Amino acid sequence: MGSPSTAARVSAPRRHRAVPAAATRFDRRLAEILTHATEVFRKKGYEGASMRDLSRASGMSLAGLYYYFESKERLLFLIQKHTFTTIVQRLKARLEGVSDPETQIRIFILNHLEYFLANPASMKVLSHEAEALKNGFASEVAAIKREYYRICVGLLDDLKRARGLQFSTRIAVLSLFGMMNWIYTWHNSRVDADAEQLAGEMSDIFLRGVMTGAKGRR
Amino acid sequence: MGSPSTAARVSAPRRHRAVPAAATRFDRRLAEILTHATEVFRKKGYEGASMRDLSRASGMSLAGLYYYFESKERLLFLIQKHTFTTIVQRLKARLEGVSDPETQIRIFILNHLEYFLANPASMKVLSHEAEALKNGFASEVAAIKREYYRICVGLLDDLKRARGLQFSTRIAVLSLFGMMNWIYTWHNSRVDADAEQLAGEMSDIFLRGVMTGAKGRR
DNA sequence: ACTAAGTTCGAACGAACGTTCGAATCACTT
DNA sequence: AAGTGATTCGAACGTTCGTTCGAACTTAGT
Repeated sequence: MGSPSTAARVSAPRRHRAVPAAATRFDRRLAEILTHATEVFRKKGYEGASMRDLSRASGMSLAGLYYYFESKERLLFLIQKHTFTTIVQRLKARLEGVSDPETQIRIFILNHLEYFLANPASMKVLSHEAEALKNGFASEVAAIKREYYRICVGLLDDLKRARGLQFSTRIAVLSLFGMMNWIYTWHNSRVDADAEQLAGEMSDIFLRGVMTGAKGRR
Repeated sequence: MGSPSTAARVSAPRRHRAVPAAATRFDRRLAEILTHATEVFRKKGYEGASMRDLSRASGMSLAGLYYYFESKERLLFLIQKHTFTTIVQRLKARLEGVSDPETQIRIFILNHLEYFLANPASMKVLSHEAEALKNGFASEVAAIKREYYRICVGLLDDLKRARGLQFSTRIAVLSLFGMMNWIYTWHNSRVDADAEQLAGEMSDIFLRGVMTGAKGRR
């Protein structure tokens, strides 16, 4: 975690060392806090979690937290933005060089579920607290979400074209997101399969569902 | 709305007229409050909504609300229980006399989506606030959820048997629930199709997905 | 018209909320 | 060892929270 570090309070700690070795002390500590906060938000929800809960979980005083971010809302924003940015970035890397639409969609699903099961708290907070942010914070996350959505629409439209299929891309994409995101309500790592197998099963259901029957008329 | 009316405060108003004409004044007023509260919970979330918000929305004083229910948590419980009970009850009525597994599953999906789109606030509160209740309240709603889940598992197992299919029932059912319940995050009545058409498209994706390929080995 | 139960409300309770502030402590450089 | 900026914290701020209480009002049976 830890985006390139933005000013925290009135006097921003200067970021010396522009390139090398990655994180400053400030960024590392912020990332720790974000990790603990994510776990608390997962357990109690954004509204249900108090700053005192976050203080306890991260082992830092209530006032101390405000040295790292200026409000509870901005903290949620940092979590959501980092999570969403990372998943999109990994997806792009994985899609590079792949051209078959079906394979691309399988990669999309695998990427999503792998990240989901590797970071269940972050992904629950991203999925379940989607309406908690307001105004500027909300629209910045919404922009990433729209990009992610559009990528998936693109892949499905490619598939339709390549195979001459006919179905509503919108319904298909949103159904797929539903299948994938709902996982946070039921997945149990002691019972359920790992990401690869889960992605395989969901990909099978979805792709067969969308590719069987209903060829386009022309 | 309005379950058979349980005692509200210290001295329970007596329910005269055991059978006829349905609702007492108490029950009718409670149902009105529940409707307004559902809308507020939908908009602000359970934790985010204050009793003062509910008071404003229902046009009743803050103190007045407590004549009808003893806590905010019980209010959410009443909403979730009524919603879930109703949807299960309607499903059972619709499944009666139908024996073909595929048709039954299509009915299951149609019933779910029709209720979802006809009562979007109730269904969002049911889906999104599933973890908000504690202890006794939580387990009573969980029991209904389990029954609903088991019905769907039964239908899918019937389908598997009838067609000699092979897939994980658990993953299939939970994927289906994901597709259906995720709707509250995206459905826009000015853009999207009605319940019947939506149910048709989702049923097609899901049933083809689950019925195509992968016949069992024996 | 009287009564008794059903219904509503203003005002207040203590607790918990997010946030702020100035002082104390820490980690470095010199 | 002194000095400087980065980091941490106890204590408090004003606000809002869920809930309670007793008094008032309304409704309906007689």
